[in-house]
Amino acid sequence: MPLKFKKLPLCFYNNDTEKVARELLGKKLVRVLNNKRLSGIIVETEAYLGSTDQACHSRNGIKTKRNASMYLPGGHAYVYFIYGMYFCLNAVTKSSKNAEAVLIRAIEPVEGIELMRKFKNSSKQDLHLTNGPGKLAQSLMIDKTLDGESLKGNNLFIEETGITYKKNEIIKTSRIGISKTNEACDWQLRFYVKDCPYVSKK
DNA sequence: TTATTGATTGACT
DNA sequence: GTCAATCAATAAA
Repeated sequence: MPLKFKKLPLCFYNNDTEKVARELLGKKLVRVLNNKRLSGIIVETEAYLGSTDQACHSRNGIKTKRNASMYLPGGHAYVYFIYGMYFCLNAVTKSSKNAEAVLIRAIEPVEGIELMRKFKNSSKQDLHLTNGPGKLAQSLMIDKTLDGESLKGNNLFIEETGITYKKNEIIKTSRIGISKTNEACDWQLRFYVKDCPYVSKK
C-alpha cells in the first residue's frame, strides 16, 4: 500500500493531546462518500484538554448527550452542533478517562473539490470551502451521523502524507471563539501553518 | 418554566 | 465595524 493512502494508527491518537494537535498539521483528512474521496491537508487545529480546560465541552468531567463521543477511546470522531447551524469535527485523543480532543479548524482542499463546491453551494473562491471548522464540515458532508465513528473506519479518517513542518513554520496562539470571561481563553492551544492562505484567521 | 450563551459564519452598515 | 440565524446546554426564576 502506497504511503499516500496510509491511515494513521490508533497509537497516533493515544498520545498527549497538544502533541497530537501539532502533529496533525500536514496530515490528510479524508471523507469517503459514494466511493468518492473528498480530502485536504490539515493546516489548523486546536487542542481541548478535558476536565481541567474550562473552554472544553467536557470541563469538570461533565458528560452530556452532545459530548458523549469525547469519552470514547482515542481515534474516534467527535462531531457536535454549534450556534444552531454548524457542525465541528474533532479527533478524540487518549483514553476515555479525561475526554480530550483536537478540533480540526481548517484544511487545504486536495481531492473532490468539485463536490465540496456543490455541497457548500457557494459561489465564492475555493479558499472559502474549508478555511473554518463549520465550513469544512459543510463542504465534506460531515454531520451528526459521523459522531462517534472510528477514524479507522471507511467513511472518515486521517492519512499519513510524509509532510512535516519545522518548528518555525508552525504558529502557536490562543484559541478562537473563547469568551474573554473564560479562564482558559488565553491558553496557547491553537496551531496553524505559517503563511498558509487556508487557515481561518491570522 | 424562561433567558442566555456558544469551539461560527455570512450578510450588511 | 454590527448583527441575525437557530438549537443544545446551562443558568436563572
